[in-house]
Amino acid sequence: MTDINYWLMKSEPDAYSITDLRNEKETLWDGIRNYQARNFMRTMKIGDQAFFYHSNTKPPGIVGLMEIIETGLVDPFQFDIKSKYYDKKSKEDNPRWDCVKTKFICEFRNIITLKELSEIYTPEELTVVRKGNRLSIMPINKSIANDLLIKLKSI
DNA sequence: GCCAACGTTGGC
DNA sequence: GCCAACGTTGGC
Repeated sequence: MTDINYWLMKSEPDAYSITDLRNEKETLWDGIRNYQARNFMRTMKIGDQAFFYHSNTKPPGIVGLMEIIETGLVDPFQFDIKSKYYDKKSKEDNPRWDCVKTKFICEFRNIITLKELSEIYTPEELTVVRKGNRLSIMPINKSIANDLLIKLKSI
């Protein structure tokens, strides 16, 4: 696989954790309700890899790796009136929100914390270290992705 | 709990 | 189209 792109995808472990993904093997990455994150998701290709990031936990950081195995799927919860992700403005014949399916690759034995990341990278190099960053999906530059993978293998 | 940094909504 | 008010994310 020569030309894959790398991503960072956030999830609060209370909602969905790397352990959940390890157990389920694959999951629909649903509930994205931010246009910028959605648009990034729309540019994902099958075979791309994503760093799994635990947010709103102690400590926040990168905990694992997954692969994108399906793209362009309609997020079913936008039509589920009981769901917190229900969107009354989204129409069945023109869905507003979509999602991808991801597959577990590995869980890192040691996480790379946000603190460590922010000591190595600037907010321009790695958007997740930007103060106040609220994007739940963001691209990661290939050379930084390679650095991270090497670092994660060595610890 | 505080607050920074956005995104969204709605009046005009 | 502008912008104020409000809501959300998420680190600390």
